[in-house]
Amino acid sequence: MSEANEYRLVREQKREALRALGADPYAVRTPSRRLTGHIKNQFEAIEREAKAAAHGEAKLPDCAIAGRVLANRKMGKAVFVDVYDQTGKMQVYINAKGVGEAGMKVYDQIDLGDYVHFSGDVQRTRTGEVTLFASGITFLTKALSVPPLPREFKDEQGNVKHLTAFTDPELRYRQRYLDLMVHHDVRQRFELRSHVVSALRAFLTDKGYLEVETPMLHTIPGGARARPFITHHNTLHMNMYLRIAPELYLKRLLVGGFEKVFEINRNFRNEGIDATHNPEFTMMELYEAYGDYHSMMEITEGMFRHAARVVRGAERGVAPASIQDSELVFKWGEVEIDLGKPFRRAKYSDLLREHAGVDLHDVAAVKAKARALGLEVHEDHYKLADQVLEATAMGSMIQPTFMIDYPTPICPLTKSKPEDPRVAERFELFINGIEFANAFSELNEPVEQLRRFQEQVDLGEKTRDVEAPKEVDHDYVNALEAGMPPAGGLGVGIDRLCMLLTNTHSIRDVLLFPHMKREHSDAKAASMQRARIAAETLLEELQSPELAKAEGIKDLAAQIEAARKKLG
RNA sequence: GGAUCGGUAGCUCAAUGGUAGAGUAGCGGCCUUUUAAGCCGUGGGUUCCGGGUUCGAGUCCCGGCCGAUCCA
Repeated sequence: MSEANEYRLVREQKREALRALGADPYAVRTPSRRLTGHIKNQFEAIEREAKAAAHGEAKLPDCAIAGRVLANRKMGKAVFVDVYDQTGKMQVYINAKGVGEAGMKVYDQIDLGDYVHFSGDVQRTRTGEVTLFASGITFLTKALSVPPLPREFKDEQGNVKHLTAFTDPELRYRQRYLDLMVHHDVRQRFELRSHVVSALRAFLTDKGYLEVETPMLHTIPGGARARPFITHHNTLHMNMYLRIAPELYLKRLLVGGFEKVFEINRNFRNEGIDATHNPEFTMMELYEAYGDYHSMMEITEGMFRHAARVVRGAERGVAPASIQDSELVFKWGEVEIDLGKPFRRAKYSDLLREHAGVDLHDVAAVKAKARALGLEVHEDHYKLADQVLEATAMGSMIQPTFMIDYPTPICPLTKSKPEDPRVAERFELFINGIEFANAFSELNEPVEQLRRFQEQVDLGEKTRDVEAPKEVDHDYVNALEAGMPPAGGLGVGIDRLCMLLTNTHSIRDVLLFPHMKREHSDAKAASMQRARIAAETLLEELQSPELAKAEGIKDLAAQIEAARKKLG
């Protein structure tokens, strides 16, 4: 991309021409300016007051704007450019009478994509567009590459049409800066995402929850079933793991005396990438002392409704509080999701009976059904039942549904129901068949928790399950020994919530920078590079003082050194 | 992991196995209220990468890279 092409050469020449004119192509300071949207609002207010909305009748003097030039219409000795800032577009009229011959020379060096500051009076043109008539021009920043433009125009009938540009999804993800620059709706979507996250924060803070930050680097990954990313701390000589969930740390805070806490941040799971999975994703987790899964259902519903109201308000340009519950219907692809009505609650075992026709605890029936569905049958009864449920019932959960009361064996961190130890007080929220939230009455019995942890580790070792925990977090058990109050806990997938609220169907559309594979023309070279880095890490580790004097280490290090050299 | 589709000029796309083109953007010229401005002229290519078949490959075959969608 960086090789000198015709476009780049032209721009480099203009950059030098600017220097020759005494203008800095990468200006350090920007003269004062205002947002175009604010200027337009003020101008329109003046018009209303003067009852003048035609060309030349109203004037807002001495304005200044700065932004990126994304259109340049030359009309002989006069010129119109469109300048974009955060609030949108403003047209600027430039001629020698306004900016002088020297100003026109600066104008001549402007390419699409450059940043420029303009000052002057704001008036309507003959065609009715609010326009800044430039009397001053200050060059701010040269763009050396061409923005992939344009994308929108009006035809003769005044219909807005789209000229497609920069449509390759791969490039849009890899070069999101261009996608955002070119596609206004994409930028809006991410503004909306930011509003959603702020709204969730405000919602929880208002309810007395304290936002906290717990470690992203864990020494024992826990709190979820997932393969972690492994990383290495050099001076501590130890492996660390990017967290797969903040759960166990947040509950330690309940032990410490915090009663309502939440955290919104990234989790990392070393798994495949698809339309609903990114290796790092944003999770909101909250814990409430003296709560249980019932209180978690209440807060989940309230939170979803609040976020929905904020989005709807933003869409309509009105205060969220003025939005009625009945207005909270969101189109999501083929379906319409009603976030205004109370969420349905359905028992796990009832759904299994209804859609698969089997009793949850009937081992033979579940196995038979699994076989009939063509699932891979294994001995883990409740896991199998879960797969049967997933294969049969998900399609029925289009509208928001709390699936409640899971079988205890698949809920290692959840309290069982007092009246039935086989059933755990857990729910997952499903919308359109996709999991949005997961919550439970938190298990706080240290002995039972230790037993379940150990069972998970043992089972994982036996079945060589890569997602199973490899190690018991004894410190967490220790924390429970100090006493954790009864509590409800909840996790909400923020990316998925944003997908629903912005009517998008790939997680990549709500992530600013979704992860993509690096492009390699040579797969072998890429593998060699990875192997070399691994060898270097291992070598460094073998040189640690703890190992340096151990028997055979020197030979081993020598062999690895030789291997590393072979790898280039 | 499997199936299908895709990768050609800055962008959007064409091109029966036969000189890689168009629109737009760029560059030059005309035009002082245009807005997809207009008119005239003109330059621009590692056809994702590597092999093969062929007199000749963007096109056919094999391998690879990257992505999209669906499935598991």
